[in-house]
Amino acid sequence: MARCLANNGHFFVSDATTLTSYHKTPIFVPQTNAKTECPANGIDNNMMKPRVRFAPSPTGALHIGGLRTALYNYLFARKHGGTFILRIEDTDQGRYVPGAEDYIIEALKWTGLVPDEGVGFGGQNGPYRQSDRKDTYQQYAHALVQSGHAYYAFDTPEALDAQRQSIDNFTYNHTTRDGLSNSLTLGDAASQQRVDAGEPFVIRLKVLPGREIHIQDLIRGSVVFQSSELDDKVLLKADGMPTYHLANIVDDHLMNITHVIRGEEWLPSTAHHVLLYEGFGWSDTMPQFAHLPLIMKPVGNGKLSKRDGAKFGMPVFPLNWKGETDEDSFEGFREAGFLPEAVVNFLALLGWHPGNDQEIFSMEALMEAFTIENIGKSGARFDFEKAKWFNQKYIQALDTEALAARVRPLVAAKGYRTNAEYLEKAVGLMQERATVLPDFVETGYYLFEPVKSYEADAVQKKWNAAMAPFMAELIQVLHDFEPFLTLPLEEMVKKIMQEKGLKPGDVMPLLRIALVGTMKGPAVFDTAVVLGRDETIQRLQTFLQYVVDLQ
RNA sequence: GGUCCGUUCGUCUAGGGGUUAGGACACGUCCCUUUCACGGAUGAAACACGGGUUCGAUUCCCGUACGGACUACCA
Repeated sequence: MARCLANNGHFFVSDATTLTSYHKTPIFVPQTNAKTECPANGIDNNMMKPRVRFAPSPTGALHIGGLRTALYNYLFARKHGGTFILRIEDTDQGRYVPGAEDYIIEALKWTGLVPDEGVGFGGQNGPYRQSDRKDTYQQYAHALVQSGHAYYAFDTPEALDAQRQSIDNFTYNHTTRDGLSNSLTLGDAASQQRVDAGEPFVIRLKVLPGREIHIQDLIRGSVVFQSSELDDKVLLKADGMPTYHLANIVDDHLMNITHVIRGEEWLPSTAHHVLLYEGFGWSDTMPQFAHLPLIMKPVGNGKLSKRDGAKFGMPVFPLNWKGETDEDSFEGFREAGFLPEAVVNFLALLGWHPGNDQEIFSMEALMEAFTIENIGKSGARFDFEKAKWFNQKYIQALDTEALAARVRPLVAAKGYRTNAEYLEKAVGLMQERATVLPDFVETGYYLFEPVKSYEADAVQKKWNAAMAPFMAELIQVLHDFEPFLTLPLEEMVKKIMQEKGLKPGDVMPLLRIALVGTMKGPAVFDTAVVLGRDETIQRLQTFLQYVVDLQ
């Protein structure tokens, strides 16, 4: 079938010709008849560089599932030295949300998925914003009417709603279009008259019944649809804008897209898309399809939605999004303290596997390892615990200096004043204990400001009046103890301990509480060293005062 | 309802006609550590069901069940 030939034929068509010739004479591109085997993996050696696109709709924040789609497109392009394009699908004027486009671009940049072409990135195949291509779609839509693959329809949305109300399972298709108000029933002349008179109309795809439409999906294999089951999809809306179906085919063709990698939700309408390629005479250059499994809710029922973030207490967006209302505002992975490398790694493995046991992948490693064959078929639950694990891994693996640089903004936001040297030491102390960036200034706040409170249980359990002399002596010794380093400090404390007949279990917990207020945290003497002599003494004195007051 | 897609430990998944069904997250236990974490070891934990095909099916085929997506002048 022609589909299998898609990428082969595609590259031999001069699309520069396509673009220019279309303006002179309508549409139909000369076909090539290059025929080769259908490559199983969607790519073969003779093939020119793939061109893929990420085509989000600017209706709000970019969902994490969309980001994964972008990732897979990006990886596929990079792996094969191809081109990754960002196209903004803003054909629904009613759903346009200001700021969404910027958000999408920022999210892509944050995760390192920088497009080669697209809105905000330049390129020779623009414009890349569909609202800027309105005229193009109109011409193609009308041409499709001319060639008999589409028709004008005058039924209003209200009229169709009424049909749906009164007739069970009503659809606009080959069984119902004869009873509706369109150019097939009214005749060309009458229809043209209504169009010319400025009457609102849409253009619908004319789906002929009685044939099978075969799709060779790169992930799912062969999928077959019966054309009689398909409805006459609207291609051009009454406002003159195209629907997704028309716009994506026209643009993918004009932009020389070779592989359409998109969410599974598009699989059912792919049959229509194939029909459109046929209608335009572009079958030989039709891109190959790969329909990605969906990302599901943590509980399993249904695909992950934007509300699930609040519901399950986790981010489902890359960046914070400030909507009109709190309900419409969402936390991002970035703001939750995730490293973009970790988010990318996590997302890559949500629906794709490398074929071995490797879990940690840099972007470069992903580019190398990624293949469409290794994308799974079934939906994957969104596992926030796993996301945190990846983040922890990346925090641990990061060079402490580099990590400190990422923590610095959080420290500054808290109003803490530190120097680079101290920050790095403090970060180093907490590095193995952090899963997200805010842990450094929240769990580890005591490295930047005095202890706020002492764990009452621990104090009560470990403190007794006999400890006071020990603490007093320790404070005294500390004043001129040299060198103020982990091991010497430890030796010194042990010595005093022994002199007083105390055991580590009596002493260490108290020192810990005195220094950080809690029983958890980095090693006591390491903490003392980072805090420094003065602060250590200060905290011991404060604590001693606190327990004395308690008595 | 219709169309299409899917189904291996709780989760992400590897595997694939004959395996002790492997790894990772999470969980349990132990070690390291007088804390927490990291790290190490270890344990529990899965082929949805029913028919075929076959000497043999978790693997191939067909059903069923269950799950999901789509079914707009939204993408």
